[in-house]
Amino acid sequence: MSAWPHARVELIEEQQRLGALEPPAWRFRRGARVGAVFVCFARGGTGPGNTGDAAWAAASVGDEAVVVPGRAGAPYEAGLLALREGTVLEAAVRALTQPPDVLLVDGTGRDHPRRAGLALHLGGVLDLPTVGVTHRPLAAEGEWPADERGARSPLLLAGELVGYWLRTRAGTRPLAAHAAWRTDAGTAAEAVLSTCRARTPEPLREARRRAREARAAPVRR
DNA sequence: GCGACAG
DNA sequence: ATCTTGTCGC
Repeated sequence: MSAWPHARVELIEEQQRLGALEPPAWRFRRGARVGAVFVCFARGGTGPGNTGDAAWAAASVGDEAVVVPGRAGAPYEAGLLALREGTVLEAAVRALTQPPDVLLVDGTGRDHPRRAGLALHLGGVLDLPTVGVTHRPLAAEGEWPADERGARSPLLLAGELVGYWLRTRAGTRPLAAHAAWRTDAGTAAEAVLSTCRARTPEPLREARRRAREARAAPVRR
């Protein structure tokens, strides 16, 4: 239904539009249902992949998890992740019986050349608050926080606080928690930390596990 | 021109 | 994201 752009120029225009919007802020509350979505692709070499690569996207919230098959819309390209993953990620979240209150997405949000990374874009399409989670920032910069669970330090992009380096567990690399659709950096950090036992938030771990499990299944169609 | 560059 | 062995630590 929703139109994920298939052309680079169209995505860029959509990102400019989304990045300029100011949707109402959503605040994290204890007890909020935090879900996540994750996509993996067919094995077969390193690099950016290709259009049409087999994909499996999983969405997870609470006790429910769903997996949908799909295809990559494009090769990976920094700043244009939505071309590759948007369609299949949306399908997975829509397959959930009940959507979460806030969705964790593997990608940035405000930390983006046009202030509209995949996490923000997906939230806009789904009309769902989102938070981005990545191993490192895309365009923002910031020093690492202390090596102590919960420690955070600002990720700044042209003076804007777009996220936090967040130490989700002592002794491990911090994660980047990104402000995205209807969320600010503080809310992003709270949502991520509230669901962290291991370094990676539990809903994201579960979605990742389910997606890879589906990819490994003997029967594919 | 060269390197960097979410997943 | 994916390709990959061993290795260090709790």
